[in-house]
Amino acid sequence: MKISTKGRYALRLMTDLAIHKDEGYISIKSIATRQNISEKYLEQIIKLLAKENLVESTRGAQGGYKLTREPIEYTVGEILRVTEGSLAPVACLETDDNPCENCMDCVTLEIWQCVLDAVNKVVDSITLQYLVDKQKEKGNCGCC
Amino acid sequence: MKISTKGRYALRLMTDLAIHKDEGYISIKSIATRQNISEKYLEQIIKLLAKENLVESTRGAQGGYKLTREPIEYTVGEILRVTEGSLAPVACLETDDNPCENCMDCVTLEIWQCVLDAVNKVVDSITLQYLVDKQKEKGNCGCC
DNA sequence: TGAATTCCTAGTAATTTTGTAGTATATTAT
DNA sequence: ATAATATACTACAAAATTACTAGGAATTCA
Repeated sequence: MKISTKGRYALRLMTDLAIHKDEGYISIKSIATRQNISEKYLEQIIKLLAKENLVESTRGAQGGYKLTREPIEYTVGEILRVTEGSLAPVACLETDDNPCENCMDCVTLEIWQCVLDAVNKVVDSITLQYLVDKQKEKGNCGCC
Repeated sequence: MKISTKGRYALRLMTDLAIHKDEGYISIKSIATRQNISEKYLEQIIKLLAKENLVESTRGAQGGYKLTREPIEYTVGEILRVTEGSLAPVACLETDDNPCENCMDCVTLEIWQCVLDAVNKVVDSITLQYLVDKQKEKGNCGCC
């Protein structure tokens, strides 16, 4: 039941962009340096966020990325779902189409649905702005 | 954020033992056949449950496993934690000792703690007896 | 034009998950 | 006693996923 580095890096990445939101476009390189994360790996993660329009970009010199909305308009859940794929504990709950026709009527699916709902409820109640505010007080260890 | 087959198999395994709880010791072989799961893999999973005294065993002919308590006395959470290790979304929340001394004061740890609490609350509220009852009505697809 | 930067595709190393295989040990029925 | 049936234990291996790495094309700005 682990969150992968993708999701965790995405949170740090988005928080970093939020903190520097008034400095125009921010390059991957500068984020990678500040957050001590591989540039190339960050590039792949931010691509996922860009595809879903959570961030926008321009190329070339002075190019980079920036948020498309205000930090308070993002939830942690949204960021995690874009990068992790889904927070569902089983594949059957992943998308619209269920791979197994029986499991609609399955005992355990019901449990996993409750788990998913509970997780979503938590992460959807926390905004990116909250992360920014807390980060300024507390910092971020980088390991979780 | 997936539950592994270990956890899912463990739930089916325990439900199977609960359903056959009045038939003495149940062999891995018969469970494996009914549940269509590898015998040798089940053996490893049930070993985890035995180590924590969720089931007991005897060897030899007519041997096998049985529950140590009544089905209503087990929670799904307990079974999952024994087999999955922990339901924590990050390693920092895993055990007693935190690998990183900074993360006690870290923004995101707070989020992961809330997620963990929410997940535990759900799975700890469901008993094995509930699974048995529902299974008799609904069945189990085996895929989730 | 040249430096900086994203965009895109592919490959690869490391880790975790999901099993298999084989043998030793214990128990029961005959 | 012996044969059959099971668990107990250890080690190995295949498959899948995660976590990067590499290189070059396209774009933008000074």
